[in-house]
Amino acid sequence: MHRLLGQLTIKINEQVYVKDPMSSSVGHEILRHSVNIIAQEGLELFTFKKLATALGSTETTIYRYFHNKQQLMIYLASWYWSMLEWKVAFATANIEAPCARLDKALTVLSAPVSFNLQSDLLNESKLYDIVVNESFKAFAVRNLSKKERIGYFQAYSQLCGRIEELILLNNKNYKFPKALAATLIETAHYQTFLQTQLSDLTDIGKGPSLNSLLHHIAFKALEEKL
Amino acid sequence: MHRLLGQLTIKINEQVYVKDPMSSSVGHEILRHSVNIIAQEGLELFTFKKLATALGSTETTIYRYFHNKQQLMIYLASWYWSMLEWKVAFATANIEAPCARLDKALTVLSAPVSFNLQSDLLNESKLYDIVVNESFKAFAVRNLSKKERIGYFQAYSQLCGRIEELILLNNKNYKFPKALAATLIETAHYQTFLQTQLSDLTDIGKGPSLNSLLHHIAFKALEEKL
DNA sequence: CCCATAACGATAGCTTTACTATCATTAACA
DNA sequence: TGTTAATGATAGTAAAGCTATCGTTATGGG
Repeated sequence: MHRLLGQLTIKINEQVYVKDPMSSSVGHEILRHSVNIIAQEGLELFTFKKLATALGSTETTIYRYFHNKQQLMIYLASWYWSMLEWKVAFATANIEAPCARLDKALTVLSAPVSFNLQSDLLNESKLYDIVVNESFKAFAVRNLSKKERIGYFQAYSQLCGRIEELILLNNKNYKFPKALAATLIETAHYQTFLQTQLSDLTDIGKGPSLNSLLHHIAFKALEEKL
Repeated sequence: MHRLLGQLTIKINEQVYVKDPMSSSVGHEILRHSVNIIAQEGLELFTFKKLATALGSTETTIYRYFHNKQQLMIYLASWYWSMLEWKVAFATANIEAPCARLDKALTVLSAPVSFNLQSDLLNESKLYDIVVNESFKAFAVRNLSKKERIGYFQAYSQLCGRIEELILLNNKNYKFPKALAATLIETAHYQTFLQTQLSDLTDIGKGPSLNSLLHHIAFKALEEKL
């Protein structure tokens, strides 16, 4: 499985780049260094000039791949969501029982980095940090057209859709499948954010695990009325 | 009650401004116009220069009140969270039954604008839009000291704390009171965001109400084991 | 009525960021 | 060898973000 997944390349929606960074070695380097810099300094302090210097290249080259740093951040986030979707898919493959399937999916959401796929191209651990701490800053959707917005959120939507399916598999009459899916995904990330940034606002890390929280919310919500 | 609340002024943590905007009429105008501009154009396009022009004033004056636009945004968000806390407090006052108290609180979270307090100073409806759509962009916490961070999030923390209390009142042995509180608050806002920006990702607005979702998540989670 | 002080307005300027334009160089390859 | 695509190098513009300085106004105490 490790071998197989190592060859898997994630296809990112075309609206999230100017020129596909997967199509060249410079593109690969752009992604790799971006993750490092953003993980270290945050999205505000990250500039194309810094990235260019780290690359031994120039701003001009980077602008050939991405319109601006927000788009690059969205690319990274898209890549992350797609990867997460794959991890959910693989973790739930060949499992029959609906509750076991959902349970596995939630375990992936709770600690996505521990399920290793292709580790060479992008540092998944740093990418996870970025998405948890920085990605919402790029969700500055206000100035995007609806079309662009859909492009940007495609990967995220697909992950939501997959969780939604698992929810409906457990309770086909459930009234809030989409909302619960989004809540579980967001909670997984937000609670991680709180744990590191505002630890007084969460119980996670002081005994209860994130996984137990997600499991609890999901399965309590899905219980049929008695 | 309307009269009483009209006189209530919300005290904002000192770390969220340079000079208290509540202390002068120019300060009031700054807040009022900020809300209008941010609601209309978003936080990215909002600049102190624009604000100054709208005020018939200058950048210099605004810098005397706030270090930068992020701080101003945080001020507005703090104001919002404090207001929400008050609304929760008033909505649950003099109610005995724990479940009725929590229920009332969730109703406030679902539609905070419909509970009117002081409407003159800040346009609450616009402020709500801003917090839902823009505030997370100011949560660029990375470059803040822990001290500043605590200042910024004080109002938010207090609201979380109040919800947490209501949760424990319903089930004193509950394992995730903080996490559930944060989840309910975030879900209330995130689902509103989805409803307007990415409506395919939520059920809210297509039958089920936000209030019913929050109610469902909370009370299912709080059910004692059978 | 005058003076001290605080608040505000006006102007200028600096630095950095974000982005564009233009042209030179290299590598691949037919 | 000549063409093309990708990249590098250099330069420059516009705006944002922020600071400094100084003049003006208003206010209230003496």
